[in-house]
Parts: sequence; structure tokens; C-alpha cells
Amino acid sequence: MASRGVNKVILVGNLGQDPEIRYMPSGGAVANITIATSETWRDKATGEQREKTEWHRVALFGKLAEVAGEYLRKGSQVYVEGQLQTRKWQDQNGQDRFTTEVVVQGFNGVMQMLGGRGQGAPAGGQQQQGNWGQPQQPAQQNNFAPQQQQAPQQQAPQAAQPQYNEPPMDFDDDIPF
Amino acid sequence: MASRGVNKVILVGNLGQDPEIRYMPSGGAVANITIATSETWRDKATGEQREKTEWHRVALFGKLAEVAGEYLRKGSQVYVEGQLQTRKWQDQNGQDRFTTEVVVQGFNGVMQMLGGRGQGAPAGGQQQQGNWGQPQQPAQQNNFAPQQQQAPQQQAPQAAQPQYNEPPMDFDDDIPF
Amino acid sequence: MASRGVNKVILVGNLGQDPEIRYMPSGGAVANITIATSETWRDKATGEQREKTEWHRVALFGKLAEVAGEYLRKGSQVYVEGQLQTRKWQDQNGQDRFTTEVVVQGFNGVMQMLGGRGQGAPAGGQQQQGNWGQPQQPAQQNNFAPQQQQAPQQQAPQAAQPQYNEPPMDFDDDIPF
Amino acid sequence: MASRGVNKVILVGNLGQDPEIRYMPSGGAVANITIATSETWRDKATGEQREKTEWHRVALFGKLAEVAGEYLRKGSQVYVEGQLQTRKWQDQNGQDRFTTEVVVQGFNGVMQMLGGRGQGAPAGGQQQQGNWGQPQQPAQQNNFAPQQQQAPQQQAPQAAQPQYNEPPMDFDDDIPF
DNA sequence: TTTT
DNA sequence: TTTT
Repeated sequence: MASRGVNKVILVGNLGQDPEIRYMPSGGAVANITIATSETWRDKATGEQREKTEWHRVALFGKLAEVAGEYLRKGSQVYVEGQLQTRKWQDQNGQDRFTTEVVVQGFNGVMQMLGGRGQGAPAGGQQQQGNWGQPQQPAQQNNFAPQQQQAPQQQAPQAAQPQYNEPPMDFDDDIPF
Repeated sequence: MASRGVNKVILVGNLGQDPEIRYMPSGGAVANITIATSETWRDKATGEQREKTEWHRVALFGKLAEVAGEYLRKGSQVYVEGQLQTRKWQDQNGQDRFTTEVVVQGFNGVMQMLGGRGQGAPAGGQQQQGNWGQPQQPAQQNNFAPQQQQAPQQQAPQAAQPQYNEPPMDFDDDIPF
Repeated sequence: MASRGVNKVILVGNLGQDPEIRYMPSGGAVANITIATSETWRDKATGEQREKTEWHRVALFGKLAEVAGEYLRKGSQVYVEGQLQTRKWQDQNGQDRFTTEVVVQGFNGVMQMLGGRGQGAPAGGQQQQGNWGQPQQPAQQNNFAPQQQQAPQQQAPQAAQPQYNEPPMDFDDDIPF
Repeated sequence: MASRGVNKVILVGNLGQDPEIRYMPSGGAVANITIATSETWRDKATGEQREKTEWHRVALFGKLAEVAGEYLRKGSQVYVEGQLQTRKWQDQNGQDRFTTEVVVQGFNGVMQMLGGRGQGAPAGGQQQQGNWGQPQQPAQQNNFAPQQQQAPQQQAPQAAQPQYNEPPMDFDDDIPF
């Protein structure tokens, strides 16, 4: 995998609902989540406090999807880092439609649960420590060069290929996707 | 303006076409550009080199829009930093449609032309060196300043409110957003 | 203000100690905090779980400093976005020393407390839920607005000039700055 | 590898000098570069244009170091994404000193040369500024390609592959808008 | 020390 | 010095 340019999205927000987990034919997990970010400001004219919430559709793959499915819940606060991806699908009338998502995958992808113990309680169990990334050598200045190149690999094809061609999740009407 | 969460997009890529500049009733400029980022990889099955290009719809506002209109051209390489925004509109059948864009505005927004003198020639003239960050005409600059810098409190609402409620640029049907 | 290039740091981590608040001659607040980020990995040779913590020196200015002083505490989880800045100072022997910090200021700067009610209790009171991003007293909020939002042109110079010329916080000897 | 928190630095700037390449006992390459970012503003008091340049010390490892050594030169414009790291060393008096660097490595690390041929590096012609637009030894370049592409598990190297040596996207008919 |  |  080589990339030309930079395509990066960073979100910190709360889940609008529980993650939806699916499995691809390959067996790989996919987690769809929606993350809310919002801004508040005081309306100049009326002096009232106003708020606007932006909903982000996020798709996590592989190990990150599993972790999301296990530990994230509606309301969970999360940090995600991924890339923008627009995919095409057909609506019931056969018309082309497009959906833009934030795709989070091993390499380029990061998912960090925030808030500590207080939220995002694991589904009936304690959180497994730090295994979802892919074990590898730390950023130790002295020994990584060799190890950097050892494990990362299975991710790239995933990153470049179309992930899946299905219609978007169906949400409530007022959610913008 | 206060924000809850983080909503950030960083792109480095090349413009697919010249910017389209419009002006809002308020006089503020809006520039629509499309940025390509791409990834290449070798297909595991066929061994062929493959490439996938992602096109990003980006909307710049105010001063950044003016600079974009003046200096960016099809093929220009650019760094933009903005936020994801999905807006709703009605297609010709009255059906709700959604378009996701990267919105780049004064505060949270950054736009940096890359590559130096070689590209992004100013419209109808040679590009002035090192001046593209600030319009050459102070008058121009001052026209925008009130909205962007001297009255930034106006920025927050702009940032939070729907930027403009117009149908998306009319493009070909096969456009991925 | 115009910038050439991009200088951006994004950190999510926990405070090693309570913020240290100071005030500049101008009256502006400065908050110094240290943020820990860490990585864990399994040692290939020994098979043991290992961890490496990186400590970041962060300086917040103006309103963000005030908020930090009011709501952040040792252990608080926080998202900060700022820029790298290296400043020069003289040690007791008159030798030049350099300290690199993450500077977080109004414009380019972002500070978001994470984790909700569970942590970072406000000094001497219970933290209101979902309100920690904005002081409860509108008066407070308005007090800061003039400096940060209504007169942002004053921010740019601040951002570009050396923020303060003092020796770094004195920490324990083993702290990496 | 698992990380707690986020430690991310994004820089776009120009090299102050040619990269310095070293090799570790393991054989892995390390490239040290310095990147300048700057801000300009108008001094409120004097009305003069002022500029402040920030210099960043960046260390690239492994494949990215090799690419940097081969293609980057003094003046080259580059995008790097890495993490902050402070390391301890002893000066000639045996005193502890600390140096903070941006460490760029395979996974978390990104290095993208900017400007393409448009910016100055003509193909096999006179080099305008630096030579990084075109590989000096094509053989060398080809050495990397096979590894990157035939063994995708060696992703880190792939990430470091020369991006810019491919034909320009042709922005013609196949553009989705 | 870069760049404009 | 944090956190898990």
C-alpha cells in the first residue's frame, strides 16, 4: 500500500447508539457506529444559547470492530482516527446514492475508548488489555527498525479495496444518513 | 463558541478542477473544490498494481475561499484542515438527500497551498511570491477582515449554523456525493 | 496572522499532576500541565508485557488556561491540540538550554476535557454534568470572550511571539524536561 | 502494540538542510531532518511585518529514513506525521540533557514529499531545488518496490515507498465530477 | 538552517 | 507524576 496525499479524520465524541456488528464473508468483523460532535454558541440576534450536533457515520474493521462491539455502548465517548471514504449504492428505485463514512482500520485507524472506567462498560467482563492493536515493538528508538517491518501487513489490501457494498445502516429519519 | 468533542479532517491532495466561487447574500465568498487522495497497492491475486482514488468535496468560506479562488487551480496540491459536515437537501423528486463535505473556515479551518511557485498560478497573472496568504489588495483584505478576524464572534455561529442552505453544486449524476 | 507550513500536535492523555496556573503581566493566564501517553507491547524476547510512558509538557494560554485551572486535576483525561514550540533559556551556569513544549492557544489551540463527570472534579464543588466545557456562570464566560473571541487579532501576535521567557518548571530530576 | 492515549504530531514545512543518515547496529536506517514552520503577522505597535520560524527536529526510521535520505534535500517541502518523544542524554559535563523530537515510524509514521514535479524537480533535467522529485538511482528505487508490493505484510516499507514517482493522475474524463 |  |  502506498498513498498519495493524506486522508485523515479525527473525531472525539459520543456514540448515538450501540455498535452494530456484522461479519464479512472472510470472517472479518465490521462495526458501524455513529458519533456525535457538537458545537454551542450564543446567538447574536436573540442572545440565546444554541447547539448544533453533527453525526458521523464510522465503520471499524477487524480487531478494532471487535473491540468496539465488546466495549462501546450508546453514550460511550471515543476517539477515532480514520479516513474519509465515499461509497456508492443503489436505493430502492435503482438510483445511485452516495454515502460518506469514516473508515477506521488497523494501520491508519485508531480507536481509543475515553473516560476510563466510568463509561463504556465491557459487556459482562473486564476489559482485555491492549491486544487489539497488533503486538509489535514499541517506539523504542533503538530497536525498532527491524521490527517495524515485520507485522503490519494484512491490513493494507483491506485499506485499499472497497470494504463492502451494502446500503447504509437505516437510522431514524432525522439522522442525516 | 464552545465545542463538545472533536471534529477534524486533514487532507493533502490535488484539485480535480478549478475552484468554483460563489458569494452568499452576506457577501461572503464560498469556494467549492474537490481534492483527490489516492492509495496504490499490488493486488494479491493478480499481482497487478492497483489504485483507488478518493474524491473529497471541500467547501471553503470567507477569506480562505477568496485565496482559493485566486490561487488554486486544477491540479494544485493543497493542505486543508476542516470539519465534517453533512447537510440535507431535496432532489428533483423531493426526496431527502445528504451530502457530506469538509468545511474549512477561518478558525478551525486551514488552507495551505503546497509545492511553491510551480503550481497554482494566480488567475491571469504570475503568482506573487510569498504573498498568497494575504491578498495583495489591502482593501480586499479589509473587506473580509470584519467578518473573519475583527468580528470573530460572528465566526462561531457561522461555524455552527448551516453554512448555506442551497442544493449542492449540480454535478453529473455519477458524482460520489 | 499567516502561517507557512503546518505545526500541529494532538494529545490525548492524563495529567501527571494538578495544573500550575500563573498570570502574565498582561493579566493573561498560563496553565502548565503534563500529559502522559503510553504504549504497551509484549517483548518479543522475554514475552513480558512492557510499557513506555511519554510525558508531554503543555502550556495553555488565556481562556483555556483558566478552564484548565478550574476543571483539570491530576489524573484528568484530556484532549489537547496545539503547536510545538521550543524556547531557549539559561541554566544556572549560564549555559543555553532548550525546552520543547506544546503550546495551546485560542485559535490553533483546543482543549477538551474527557471522561465526563467521573474525573477532573472542579475545585471545591461537584462538577455539573455535561457542562464542564463552559463555565456555569455566563458572566465568567463573557469575561473571557473579549480577549479570545472579540479581539482575536490580538491572538495572532501572541501565537507568534515567544510566550514567556522563563526557565521551565522545575520538576524532579528524572523528568525529561 | 497498544497505546493509551494519543501522541500525534503533524508537520508541513521545509528542510533546513540535507538529511543526515545513519545506520543502527541492526542495520536499520535513521534519518535526522529539521523542518521549519513559520508564522507571519503584522506587529500591532510598529505596523511592521514580522515572522517567527520554528525549527523541528524529526527522526525517521527504517524505510522512511531510506526514502528521506534518497529523495529529500535541503529546502524540500514535506508532510510528516509522527509522535513526540523526549530522550535523555549526557552533555560533556555529565549533566542530563533532554531533547524532544518528532519520531516518524512505519506504523504511526507518515512521510509524504510535497510539491511533485510541478514544484521544481524536473525529470532528469536540471534540478530546480533539490533532487527529491526524481530518484537519483532508479535501481535503488526499484529495489524497494518489489518488497513493498510482493510481500504486503511488509507494510511499513510500503508506507515509505516513493509516492511521487508515478505518473500524474490524469484529471480528465474519469473524474467523478 | 528552510521557505515565500 | 497519570492511566489501565
